[in-house]
Amino acid sequence: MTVKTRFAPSPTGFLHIGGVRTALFSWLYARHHGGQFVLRIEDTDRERSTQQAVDAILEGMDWLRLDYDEGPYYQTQRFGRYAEQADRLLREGSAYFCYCSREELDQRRAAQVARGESPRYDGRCRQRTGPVTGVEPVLRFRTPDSGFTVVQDLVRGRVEFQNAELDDLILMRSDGSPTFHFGVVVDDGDMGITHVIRGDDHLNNTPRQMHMIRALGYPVPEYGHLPMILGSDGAKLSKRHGAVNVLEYRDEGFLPDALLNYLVRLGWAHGDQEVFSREEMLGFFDISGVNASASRFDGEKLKWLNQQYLKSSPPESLVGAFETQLRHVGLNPAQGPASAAVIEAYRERATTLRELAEGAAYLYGDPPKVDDAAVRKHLTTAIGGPLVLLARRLGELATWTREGIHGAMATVATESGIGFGKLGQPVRVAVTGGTVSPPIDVTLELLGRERTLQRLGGALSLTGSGGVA
RNA sequence: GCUCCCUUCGUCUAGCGGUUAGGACGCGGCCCUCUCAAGGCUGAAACGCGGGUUCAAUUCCCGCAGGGAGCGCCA
Repeated sequence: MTVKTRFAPSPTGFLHIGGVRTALFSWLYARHHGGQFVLRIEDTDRERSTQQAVDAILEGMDWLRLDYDEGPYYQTQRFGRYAEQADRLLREGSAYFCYCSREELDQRRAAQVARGESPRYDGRCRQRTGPVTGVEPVLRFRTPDSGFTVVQDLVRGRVEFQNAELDDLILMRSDGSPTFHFGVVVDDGDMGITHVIRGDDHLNNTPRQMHMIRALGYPVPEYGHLPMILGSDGAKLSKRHGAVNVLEYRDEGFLPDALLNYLVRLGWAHGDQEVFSREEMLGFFDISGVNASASRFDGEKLKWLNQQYLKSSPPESLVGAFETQLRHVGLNPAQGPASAAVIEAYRERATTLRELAEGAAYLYGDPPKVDDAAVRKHLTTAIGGPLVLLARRLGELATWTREGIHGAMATVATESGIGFGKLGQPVRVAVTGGTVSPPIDVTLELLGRERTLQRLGGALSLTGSGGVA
């Protein structure tokens, strides 16, 4: 049997971390087993579904390179099929019309809760023989009253439910549209889904869906219910607690593989390994190794992983995303050194491409942003002489290379009777405006001779020792 | 309220009857060092509680507590 899984988000909001993790595990399972992966948009709730959300989901999947073999399917385009299957269940006696109004149902539920009972539909329309005039009915599924249903879950193991606990859920709304449960079941059946991998908020829904699947004559798929991802504070992921659009991670300079790598380690491990290439993920992933407990989202670890990816990726492969970040912080890539060289010099100092762009800002604009405290501390009167000397030496260099720069600085330091560090830091402040940058020779090399001399000259006026000789 | 699920360092996890309970992030220290990082070494830090089963329980079983999910003409 060929494995076929699906990711079935509803476009009522953006694609967030929890959804991505579900999609990832489903995708991994299919790919690991050489199977197929389907994307299905569950947009039966026309009130809350938006095209914007659909676009965000597709863009997110694309950015993460979670490729699908079929779809995207849209449930709103399959209404005819749901009606067809609903008719069949009605004819076969597995479903019946219910004429209870929403108000009546609400009242009964409230009364049941008040009495300390479980709120559930009482099945009163099961015996109804004729229609109620003026009322558009809903179609309900006739759930068995006795016996039990076993979900043999890929991550939870055996979970047993008493059928008597389940009430008759609605298949078709009074406006003729299918409910989530019915759409899922018909679609999974029609699309030949063999393994349903989804969030564990659906575990309780599973026995009902299994009943429907059997009534429709489809083979019952295997189920794997994934634990939730909680916010860093342990609360459910919500808009207030980190449930942001996954595309925001892209916009902040995270790499898609790093995000996937972080997510795959939430609830799953392969020994002590932390960093997985896509190939390793696919090769090692096994749903039977997935944890049953919820885990928290830790942004610090994501950043660490992102830096690991920043450091191990070929700089050229990051150029496009890096230049997007430069523009985002208002810098023009054309006004600085080659992007690959900047990435190379800075990736050990940044956890995201955004940070990288911000850290390298002095390479792009004149004059650089200046840290006054650093200037006061390092650009002293005493350093004026050595800086003048250095400017001259740098001006005389035959070629502008880090080796040559380093040599010039070492010579000036020696001649001035100061340590390399006593010269290096003032130079750094002079050319970058701050106290943090890559090794000073690399920094100057990136900056270029013209800008270096220009900024050295500008700094001299701040030391109070006059201009360049 | 009822049903179902979950429980190892602060966090992510390894463990699948006998381990000095391992790794990673974060945190502290040291080394390296022109700054910041990166890197190396190192330290502190965990089996929720109570019963069983067993020669032996972090591990298996049952309670309890705590956390979570479901109980919609939402998905």
